[in-house]
Amino acid sequence: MSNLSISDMARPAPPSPYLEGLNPEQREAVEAVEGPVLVLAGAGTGKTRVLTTRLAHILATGTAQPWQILAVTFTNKAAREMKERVGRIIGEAVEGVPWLGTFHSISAQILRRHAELVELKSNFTILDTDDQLRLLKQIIQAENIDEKRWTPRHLASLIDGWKNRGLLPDQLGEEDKWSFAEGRGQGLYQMYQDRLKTLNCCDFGDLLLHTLHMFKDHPDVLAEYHKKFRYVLVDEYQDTNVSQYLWLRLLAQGTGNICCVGDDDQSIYGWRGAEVDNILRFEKDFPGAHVVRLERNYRSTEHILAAASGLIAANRSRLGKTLWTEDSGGEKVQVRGIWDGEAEARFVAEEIENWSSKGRAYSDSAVLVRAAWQMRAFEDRFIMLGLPYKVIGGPRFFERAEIRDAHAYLRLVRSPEDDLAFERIVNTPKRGIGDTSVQKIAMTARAMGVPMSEAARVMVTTDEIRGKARTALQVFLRDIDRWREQAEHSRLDELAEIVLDESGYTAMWREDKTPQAAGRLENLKELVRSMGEWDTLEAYLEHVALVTDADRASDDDDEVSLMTLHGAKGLEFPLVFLPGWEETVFPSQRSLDEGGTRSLEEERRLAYVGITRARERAIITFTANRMIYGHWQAVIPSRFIDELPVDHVEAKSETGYYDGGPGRESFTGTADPMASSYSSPGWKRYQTNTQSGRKSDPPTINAKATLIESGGSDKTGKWQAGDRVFHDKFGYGTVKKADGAKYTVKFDKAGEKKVVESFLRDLP
DNA sequence: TGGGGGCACCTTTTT
DNA sequence: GGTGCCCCCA
Repeated sequence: MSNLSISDMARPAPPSPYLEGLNPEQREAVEAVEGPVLVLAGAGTGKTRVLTTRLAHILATGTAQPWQILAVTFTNKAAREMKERVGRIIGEAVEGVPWLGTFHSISAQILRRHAELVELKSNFTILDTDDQLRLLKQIIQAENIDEKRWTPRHLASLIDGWKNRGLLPDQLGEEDKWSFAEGRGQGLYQMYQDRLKTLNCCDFGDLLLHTLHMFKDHPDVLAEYHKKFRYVLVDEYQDTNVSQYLWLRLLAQGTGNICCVGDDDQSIYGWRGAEVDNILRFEKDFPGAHVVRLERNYRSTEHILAAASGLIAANRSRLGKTLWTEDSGGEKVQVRGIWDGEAEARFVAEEIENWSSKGRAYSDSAVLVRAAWQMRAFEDRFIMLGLPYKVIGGPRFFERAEIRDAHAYLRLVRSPEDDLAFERIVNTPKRGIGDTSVQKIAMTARAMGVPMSEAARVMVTTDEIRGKARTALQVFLRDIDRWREQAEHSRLDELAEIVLDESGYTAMWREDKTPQAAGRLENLKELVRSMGEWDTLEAYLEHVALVTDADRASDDDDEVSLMTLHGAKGLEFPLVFLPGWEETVFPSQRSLDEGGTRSLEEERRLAYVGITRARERAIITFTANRMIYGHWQAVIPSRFIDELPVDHVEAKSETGYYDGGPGRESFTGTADPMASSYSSPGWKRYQTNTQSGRKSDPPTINAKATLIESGGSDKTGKWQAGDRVFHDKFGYGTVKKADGAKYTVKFDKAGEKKVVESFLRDLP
């Protein structure tokens, strides 16, 4: 890569048409190119636009060349979006920005060039969480530690935490050293790191940690990058952890031209090591920093913005911004108290149907929940109604067992020393090579200091493994060799297909008669298809290691989006539902138990992120009864509801919390949830009923049925057998028997033969 | 070696 | 409630 001469740098800036339409603050954020800059960009203030325009501006004015800019994002999606938008602004002239990517992908790029400096080979493998856990489990077992008391998962999260803070095993503080298995945490961490080196592997945390320490230990290499990166841009700065912060600081030391964009009010990844402090301290860390506040919101109505602002004002550790909009008026934020989770799902679905019947698109609406388990009730309801929806950020494609198995086969074909891959698939499908045999292979491999596949090769010639296992192992090794040869002259997707077929892996799922098997086969097909886009196995595996499939979601379909609040960051919808605003659910009790006030503030930021996703309409709901882990619990409204500014909220409750008893009286204004709940007769009644483990019936019967299609002859009068009806609670059904005002109806709901004996008709 | 039953667990998760 | 994991038994 060539360097830029001084004369290039001094070239005067040509006029920039792309600056048109920016407001004064946005423009300032774009044009303040030199020195440290912090852009505090509130929700909906055009953050992405500023970021991309800034990058384009630097390029278009000739201030720097594409390869001299380091632009870091957190997600691949954000990186891709930025690339596209920059390309659109400055046209085809620029062949992309090579150092635009996520912290992890850029670190991986850098690390592969200097792998030997951290005792790795440049073709190191990036481990996923699954591999990581299995490795830790092995280490814990080998150390004879009670793995029930000290779980691999626990150790993994500790190690993750240390890596997030940029700490190597020998840098742990006293407290950390003692935090696992009576002071063995440090030793285990060291063993894990050693093992990774032997296996030529990195976990996610290592990508940053190794790069960071490589820079620290090799100033000459760092200097090289100082020369290379003239401008540093960082997105979502509020979500950086210590290790990323140090990484950035080191790189920015060169020119001092670092621009961080973020919003302290939207920092929601504290539990992953993100430090809001990084953004709160920016001006101290980068003396002379220029701070630009983007406060004009282009997304939401006045009421929505005011409700969100009022809520977030309850947080103490924040820099403080005053968002405003010219979009005055609009609807107030709605708050609804509902009997239980089922009714809540019914309510939301009904609102969406109303919305749709006014000619609005399903894809304009989203349901944002605190935790993934809350999605089920909505999915059930949507499926029953045939309402189109998609779950965003659900079970991940690349984390599915069948995809990992397939990857393990390919990894082993690529590198015989990949023990983790070997262990994973040596007996998948079942070949009769059981745990005992695998243990033997592992022990021999350790003793000989060679990879397991090597050890296995030796062992099939000796008597250590006998009978069926031995033959199976021989066949397996021969297969691997054959595929490795095959890999030389096959396209990637062909190779994958051959390996999956010949290994019997596809057959294994074809013979599996469980309902999930079909989906797994489908996924494998999809995998083979997607591999057609890649030239080398290396490139493909790197891609899947660093990319999650959040980017795979298509947004063309007209579907309601269902996702967690975390998943909703950066998105916006005209209509947003925020269900489950109850103490213990949101704010999450667990989060509060662990992190106290800090966590409460983060939960509040999550609420803030939720409300600010809405453009036109935000609807918050809470229930009186919530099924949690199979138990009914009486719950009280979230404290966040009471923190919403009264003037911007319109509230109604049918649960009796606020109005003192069952009924439908509405309430307005705020109330102390504890006082009003506990003193309310309604509350007491529900609580008693709930304690027995079963909730009582709703205070009002909210279910009714309507005729939707006449199967009988009489279309206007009474229902006939064969008529199709829609019932508020049970969905679609068919009338089986009609006898005066009594009807027997069978409902369609899959797997259920629910019969409601009689109910009143409600015909239009 | 592998399948079935009992049992503990249960947030969020851009990489 | 439901899933994944472990242990025990055939």
